[in-house]
Amino acid sequence: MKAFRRKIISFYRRRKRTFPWREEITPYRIVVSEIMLQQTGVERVEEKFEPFVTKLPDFESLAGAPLREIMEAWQGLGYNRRALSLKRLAQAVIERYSGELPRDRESLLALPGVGEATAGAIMAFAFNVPLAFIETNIRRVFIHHFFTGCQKVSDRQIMPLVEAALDRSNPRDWYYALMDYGSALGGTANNPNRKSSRYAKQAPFHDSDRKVRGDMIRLLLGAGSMAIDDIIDATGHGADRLVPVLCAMVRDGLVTEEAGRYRIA
DNA sequence: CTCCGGCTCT
DNA sequence: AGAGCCGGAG
Repeated sequence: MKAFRRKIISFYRRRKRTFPWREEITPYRIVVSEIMLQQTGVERVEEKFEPFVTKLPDFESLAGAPLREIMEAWQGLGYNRRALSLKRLAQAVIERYSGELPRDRESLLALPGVGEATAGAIMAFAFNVPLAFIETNIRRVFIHHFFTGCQKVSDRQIMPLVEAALDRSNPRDWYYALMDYGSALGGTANNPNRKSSRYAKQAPFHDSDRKVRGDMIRLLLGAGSMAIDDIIDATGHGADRLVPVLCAMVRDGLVTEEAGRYRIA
């Protein structure tokens, strides 16, 4: 474990990455960056982050902003439900905690869009409090170093090692270092995460519901509100294809319907 | 065409 | 436990 830690630290000294959310650290900036980073690569988050927090600089402005405004700032990041989660998270922080992000794992987990990985990252990066957690970069590092030649490695197997390696006096820098190292491993031809039990081949994107939903968000952001037949004309999708997807988006709270017209909620 | 990513709901 | 959710890069 000592050699492992030395390896990570030495890599970090040479190759540490700088990001806007590492340069100026506030709980709000950490929350926004972590939600963005959940399913989006850092390159794209880097472009969107500053414009987003400039337009919506704190929990209060985010909680009060119309969803359409938040979605406009979110465009290009994908998985638009996260933008809605982020607004609901901000509302919860205002209502439950009078605008101050709570500093404990349980309260963070109770916020919309926050699971184990995000709660652990927020505790480390916003508050420098040590919790063991696993996300994709961390998973890569541990599989690469400890599970060479293994297949179907589960997070349950990895977690005790994360726990043992954790620098409890400075978890923020330790996790920066782990993630920078893991990210570098990801760039190599053989991604260690293919040896994770979570690895799965994904369905094609073309003609998926995911694509239709993305098209719909873009269309409605541009148009304001639209009747169903105009949506059918504009997208070229038939009603059979469109209506179930649109219903799901209404159910998710992304879209609302009023007098036969649909718009961003 | 294949690839990446954590949370939510079932 | 497993499926669904996005957009951009290779």
